[in-house]
Amino acid sequence: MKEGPDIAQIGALIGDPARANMLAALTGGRALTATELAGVGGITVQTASTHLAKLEAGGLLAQRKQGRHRYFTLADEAVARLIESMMGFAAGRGHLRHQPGPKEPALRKARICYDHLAGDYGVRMLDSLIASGAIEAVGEGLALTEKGESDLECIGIDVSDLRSSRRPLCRSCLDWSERRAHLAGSLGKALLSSFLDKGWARRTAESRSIRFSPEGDRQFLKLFPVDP
Amino acid sequence: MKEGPDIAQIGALIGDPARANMLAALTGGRALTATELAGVGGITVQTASTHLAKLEAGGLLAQRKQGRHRYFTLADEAVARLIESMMGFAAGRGHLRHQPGPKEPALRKARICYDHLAGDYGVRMLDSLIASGAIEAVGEGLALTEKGESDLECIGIDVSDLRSSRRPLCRSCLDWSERRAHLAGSLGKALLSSFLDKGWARRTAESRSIRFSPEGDRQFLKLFPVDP
DNA sequence: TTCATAGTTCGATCGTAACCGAAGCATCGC
DNA sequence: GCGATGCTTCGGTTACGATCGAACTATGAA
Repeated sequence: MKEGPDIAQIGALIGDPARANMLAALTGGRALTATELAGVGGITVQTASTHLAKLEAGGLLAQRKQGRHRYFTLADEAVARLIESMMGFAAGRGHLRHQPGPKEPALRKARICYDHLAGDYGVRMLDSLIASGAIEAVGEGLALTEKGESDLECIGIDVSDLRSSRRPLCRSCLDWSERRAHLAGSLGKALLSSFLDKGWARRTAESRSIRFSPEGDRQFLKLFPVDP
Repeated sequence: MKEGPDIAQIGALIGDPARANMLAALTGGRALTATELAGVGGITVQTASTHLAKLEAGGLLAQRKQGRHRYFTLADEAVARLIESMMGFAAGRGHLRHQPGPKEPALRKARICYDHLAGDYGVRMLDSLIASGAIEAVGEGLALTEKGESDLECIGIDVSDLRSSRRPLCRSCLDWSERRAHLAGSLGKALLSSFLDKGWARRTAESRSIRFSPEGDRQFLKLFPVDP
């Protein structure tokens, strides 16, 4: 008894529905204000404030003051991975929300996961990259091949630039909706950024979902085909 | 709001100290009775019973009746991974227990993580396997090389037998005490089993720690050297 | 300065869940 | 059959924490 680190603390932090909703919303990657987070939690600002203070004290959240606003983000990528992995686990056990709601299908199709693409499109992209030989799946990990490096340079991704960062280039991240892996890491981030830059897709206002334009949709599906 | 799977439920399940202690104890891999779990949780059997019922309803635990005993185990390896990953996260944030206690050093040296070796010795073993070229680290994943396969056959591990199982051969598992990876998967399990079979080490009664005999210690350190 | 907006702190209320004693089943050994 | 052990269910108590109204601080706009 009393062995090891205290998982009860962080479990309790995530265990409150209001806090869980806020954390899930912040998995969208963008910084949100206390008032916005109160909205997603379905509570008043006062209550949200105490929740946010607790989450920050627990090391899950970081805070940035800007004028009279306070922007909250997840403390780092480790928190995002923890949340997504818990989502994957929960989805596997059938711990789903009671009302699927109208936004569900859009979320399942394409959504943002911290800073990269997830959902059906995210899984398709990784599948296609593996099928074309751009990425190799070794064990549980992912590795970019030489072919992949040149392929990506063609569509405007500066791989050598990405390599210079300390962050791993390829990471696989388990998708809660698809129950399959999609591409995370700095490469995953760069790819999503390029889609947004090219105007193929854009982030929606209050949700984690990503909306592809008709043209962007065509380009994406052409660039990442699924073999028959 | 109301997006995705419900992480609050499992967060709340893990969020209670008594339940967290029971789950951590069960990460030791062996099945425990309700009374034993009440002990590790520091609560009476009645209370433990309700906790265990909740954990089982939540899909975290499985139960097996045997005579008048009820043996509880983690539902599957996914639960074990979730718990260990939360431990790693918690350790990284400094969410440590208040009293380190006398058993801490033993736990840090060598302990069981579901069914494989973790702690200092677990990390050393993987490091050594990689240094000798038996295992390759590719991206985040691990892959057994041909050399590794023959090396392992020499010490009595039937790799082809392990391959026939559906479970992945090599997995990397993040260690909460060392903050580095150790070897999981069916190969990790087989290696630990062989140590126990050879009498190099044995599991302790009430703890997750593993005790090496003086002779076993020498053999282990010889078999898995760290290069200078 | 004054007003408005964003956020925190205080105080009090309220619900829920953890907890244990006691009673109730089930299984084993005899 | 009997008592002993392992565990669950019931009932009632208690304590903690989530919640919000109201008051307070800070920044920005006019």
